[in-house]
Amino acid sequence: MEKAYQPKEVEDRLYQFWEQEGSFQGNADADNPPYSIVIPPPNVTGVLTMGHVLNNTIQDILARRARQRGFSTLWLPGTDHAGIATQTKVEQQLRKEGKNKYDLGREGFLQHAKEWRDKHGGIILKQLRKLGCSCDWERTVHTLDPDYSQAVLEAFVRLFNHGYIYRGKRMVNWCPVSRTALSDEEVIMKPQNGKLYRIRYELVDSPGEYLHVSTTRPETIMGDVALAIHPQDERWPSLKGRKVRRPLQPAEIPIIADEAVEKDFGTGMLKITPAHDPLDFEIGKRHHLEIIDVLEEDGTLNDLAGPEFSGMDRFEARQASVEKLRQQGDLIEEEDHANNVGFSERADVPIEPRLSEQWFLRYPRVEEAKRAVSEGFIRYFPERWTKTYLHWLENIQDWCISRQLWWGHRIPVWYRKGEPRNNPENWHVSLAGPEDPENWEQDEDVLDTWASSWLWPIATMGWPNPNAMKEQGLDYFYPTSALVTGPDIIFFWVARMIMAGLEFKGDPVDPQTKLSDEEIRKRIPFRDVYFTGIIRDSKGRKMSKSLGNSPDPLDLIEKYGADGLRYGIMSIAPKGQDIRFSEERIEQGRNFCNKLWNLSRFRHMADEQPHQSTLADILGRIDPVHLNQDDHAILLRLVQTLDEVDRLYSEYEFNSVLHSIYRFFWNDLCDWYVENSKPRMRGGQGKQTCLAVQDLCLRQVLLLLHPVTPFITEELWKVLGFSGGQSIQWNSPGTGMELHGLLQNAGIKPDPLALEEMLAIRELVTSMRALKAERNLANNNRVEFSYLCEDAKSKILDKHLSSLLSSVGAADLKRVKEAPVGMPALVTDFGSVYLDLASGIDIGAEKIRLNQELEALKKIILSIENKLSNSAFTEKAPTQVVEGAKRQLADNLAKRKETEDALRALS
RNA sequence: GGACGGCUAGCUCAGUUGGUUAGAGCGACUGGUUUACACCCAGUAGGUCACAGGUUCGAGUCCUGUGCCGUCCACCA
Repeated sequence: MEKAYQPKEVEDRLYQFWEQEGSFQGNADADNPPYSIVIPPPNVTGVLTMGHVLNNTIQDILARRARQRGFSTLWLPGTDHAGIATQTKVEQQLRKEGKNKYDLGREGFLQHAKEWRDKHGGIILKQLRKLGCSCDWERTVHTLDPDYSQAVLEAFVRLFNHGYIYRGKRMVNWCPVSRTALSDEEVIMKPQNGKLYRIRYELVDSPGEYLHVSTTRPETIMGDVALAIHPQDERWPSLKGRKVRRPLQPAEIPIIADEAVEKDFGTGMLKITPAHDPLDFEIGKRHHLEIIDVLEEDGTLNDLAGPEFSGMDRFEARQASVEKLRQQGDLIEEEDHANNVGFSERADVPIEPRLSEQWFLRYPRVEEAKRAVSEGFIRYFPERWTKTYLHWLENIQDWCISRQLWWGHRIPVWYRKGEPRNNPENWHVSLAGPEDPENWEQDEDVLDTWASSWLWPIATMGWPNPNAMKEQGLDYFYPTSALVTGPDIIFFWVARMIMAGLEFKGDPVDPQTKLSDEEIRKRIPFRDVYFTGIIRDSKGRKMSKSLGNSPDPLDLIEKYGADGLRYGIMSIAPKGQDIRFSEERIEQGRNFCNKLWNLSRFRHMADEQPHQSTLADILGRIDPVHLNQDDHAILLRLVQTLDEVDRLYSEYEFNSVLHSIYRFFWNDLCDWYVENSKPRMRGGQGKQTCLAVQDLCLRQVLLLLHPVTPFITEELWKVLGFSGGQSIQWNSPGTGMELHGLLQNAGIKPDPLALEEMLAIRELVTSMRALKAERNLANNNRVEFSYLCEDAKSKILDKHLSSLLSSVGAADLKRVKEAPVGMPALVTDFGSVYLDLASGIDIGAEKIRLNQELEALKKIILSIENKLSNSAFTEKAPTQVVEGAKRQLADNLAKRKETEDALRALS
């Protein structure tokens, strides 16, 4: 074996081995219980980020652990076509070539985009293999695959037939750069420092008299159709029904009263521009006002804005209109104003509220979706996200699902040629299209990407084709066991998947019929949802390409190994908390792997001939007669650790899982058990038993770690002969209870007292080491010690004497009857230990140190005495707490006496 | 404006229903090649648990309020 672990020699080889063995295949026909996860499909043209590393490592841990425990496991991978994002990229690239999408035409553009996708796409799936992800690659799905596309359209048609989908001219969020409508969820509110302009409007029937109105958007004044005041605003008793003159594109517009106007904001008077503001649109509808749309789809002003502004960009027009108003004397005031402006998530420009014909979805199964989570059929980890989820559902708005793009699933609606499109009688909605296509034209728009990915858990497994569903095991694997994703897409994706599952899985149910709880259980797409944190850099900033603070995971794999990266990232991922990334943690992951490698190497070297060591072999090699207290203690800790890890996994406490394994492996096994084993390993009766106990611990550690660090554990599994010809993947660490049972059957009965003894002995060893270290005595300087203690404790100490001497690096530890004179001392729970020094101790310094200890003890004693003399405490506190305090007082009193003795002995 | 999360050692974080003297890793410092590992070992220092009240025999933990950081939601022009 190499002196240090070399991940590169291992990782590709083992990954290939697993794939060749077909380890990752999810088989629906197995006799085992199912465990399934669908991957949150990454953007097909994306590359691996640290966020993906975190997310997919967690999924891999869950999948591998399930495989170990005998579940028939499917981790289903795939990619998303990412409508706007991909189309934007392709268009950008076309622009570099001096072309645009209209040059190519719809078909040509799609062809081009597909080629581009196939060339640049799918990189991320290769990167996931590098990370060790155990996806069933043969089942990789892309949202634009023919079968998947059929599912998306089928869902549309079904929803349409059930009356959930309608077409309407409504206010939508319009992105002038992508030139498409967006859903509310794709709009990000950003605080902006803008201006609030106060404009005057002249009263028509009273020239020279003006009303003042505040606005942040003077460029839309030409679209004003009214001014509005609050009906109860006593400041303007007689305004209603009168008219004012619009200062740009002059026209007479009425003054109306509407409840929606805030009396206390600005001047209390609102200009109404129904075409360019959602609130104004609503008010306009209530008052049957005209709609004057002065903006084009690219954000420039049109002829309705007047010749001076026509063709001007909206921001340019803002300046120009302010200038014009100023010249006319209509601009009264201009002040700085902070407000929130909606930005397009993708194009990062302010969106325009815009009136347009779009397809909308009234969400199906909203009530059931609430119940699914509030009743715990679906469990959220951390649980607090349920509140966010429910709040969104309470206030749910219809979903604008049409996008003015080409890259995506084209809406399966045809219109009769030459007839008005807004009349449903001229619509044809189906998968196959009309029988006389020459008389129809298909809707030009595509569906929102999320209107395809919300079907992910069912459409990746053959839905709605009954044969495909059977073949791909939908009924077997569904509901999937766990979903791992970021809370940022709880509305985009998680909530919608739940509603899609409830609506589409199983037999169709008409909209009026509510689903029973039993039916909800069957239809939900997943049982547990684990929300990861967001990975931030060491300064707490979000990782982003523009900041350049996002490390390339592949570089990290190159440097520290995939296992090191996985261990590192998982060890710093507290449940649901954001994660501060630091490369040092990844380095620690690598160091951990190396430690594991070296303990294995040590074990390997102890036996010249590596043998096959199945669990039964190992247990058979343990002779109960030769078990000492160390053995008992480590076996107990092993049993404890197995249980602890199980419990922590059930709560998705991954970093605690690692911490628990770390403590057992590093602190208990390496630092204590193996160190204490060294004398026994030199030979003698206990050797074989000792090695077998090591084997058992090491074997279980490998099994526990395998989900987290799959490569190194598989390699060591073979090197150490644990495999019995079988991959580690198919072996479970089992529970603590199971192991305990196996030990009992083998005649091994771990002594519960051994652990307590061990801990006390450890404390003693630490004190003795400290006595040496403080005097700069090298570890291997075999000095002598004396100790003072009670008989009972002396007995325990005798049992451990030899390993204790070797751990400390001591030549002897003699029991004495009274405090030896002139020696440095430390007082422990076990009694007082004295370091035997021939000469040269600094009596003054020793006195100072002991006096400090004494002071600390006195303080503690005082506080316990106060507590115990307080009758309220002794009466009200539980007896065990009071007893504990009494014992504590006795211990500390004893320590005080010994410290005083030690002090006296110094003088 | 509303909701949620965080504030514990220099840094990153544990601390499970209130109950011994608040822990770990990293970093710092001191010493160390004893038959695995310097990607290691041994040891030392380092904390008014954000702040102010309250409940309690007892509060890092529960309640109220405040501050700072972060996230999400929301039609004040």
